[in-house]
Amino acid sequence: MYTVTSLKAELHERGWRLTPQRETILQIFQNLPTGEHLSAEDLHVLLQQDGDPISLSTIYRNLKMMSRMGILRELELAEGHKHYEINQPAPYHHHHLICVRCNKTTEFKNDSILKMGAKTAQKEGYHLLDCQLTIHAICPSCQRSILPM
Amino acid sequence: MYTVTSLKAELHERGWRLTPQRETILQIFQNLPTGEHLSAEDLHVLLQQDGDPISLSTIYRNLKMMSRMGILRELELAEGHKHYEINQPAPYHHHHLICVRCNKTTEFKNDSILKMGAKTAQKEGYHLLDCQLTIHAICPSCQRSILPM
DNA sequence: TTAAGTGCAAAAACTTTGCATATTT
DNA sequence: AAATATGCAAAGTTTTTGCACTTAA
Repeated sequence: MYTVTSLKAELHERGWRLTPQRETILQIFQNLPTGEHLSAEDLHVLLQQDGDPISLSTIYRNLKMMSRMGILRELELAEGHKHYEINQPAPYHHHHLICVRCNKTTEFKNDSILKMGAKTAQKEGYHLLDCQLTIHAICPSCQRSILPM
Repeated sequence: MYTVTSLKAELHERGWRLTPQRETILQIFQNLPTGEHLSAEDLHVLLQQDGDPISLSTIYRNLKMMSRMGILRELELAEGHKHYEINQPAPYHHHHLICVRCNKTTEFKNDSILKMGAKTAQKEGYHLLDCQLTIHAICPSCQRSILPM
């Protein structure tokens, strides 16, 4: 799990810097309840409400950077834009089941999937950052509904 | 695997229609080599080149519809927009390994993942449409490179 | 001190929508 | 004939970028 100190060290390794904005963003995600995820816009609004605003462009730049470092996971759920959450190892690591009709999103755990993903990455010589199984399906309630699509 | 006939039947079931545009789009994806995927824009250009143009809005509407029917898979690769491919069962079913630095995308197969996904969906009473494991990682060549990010 | 990062505003990229017309059933 | 689908143009959403200024190291 990332701490401000380990983030700082890893940034310095690459010639980058620890800014108050990066520290704030890391803390927000670390304190987010498991299973919650934020979009760039969500984070922007949240920070404004907290009286600690960060510009949207900085948010976008840092969300991308932290995903590419493996600190955050970039989730493509059903809302039409990306969501982010902290990237945790087993046993906190999880996957998503999404209803394509009502967009209901459920988490589920399955540690053998992470193991398989790690094995696949290793076999190809890749350095693993994240591994997520996304299931698109129709939930029980939408199966019963007679609404179109 | 979908044929024009089965597509027609399934559309009719829901009060929808088989149009030449839908038939064309289905055929394009059926004839696409395994592992190739198209964005809405790719498909638009391809159809224009073939002298059989379809408007972008119709393309967007039908890609979404066919994904929600389980005919196509919606892929979130590294390009910043969705790509689509035909949704095939095992043993053609596959997953994606993506380098977050150079965006190189590799397919891999693992039928037990599809089985696990199916089991998860079933356990929750969901009707499965698609199930994809996406691995974000850094490829061997980018690990060696000294370029930033 | 100097290279990296931020904020702002503008632009770019992608996707959806309203509406008149055309088409499937 | 009636309802769905298409094409066009316009609008909406999300994300990126250029640049002057600021700041971490």
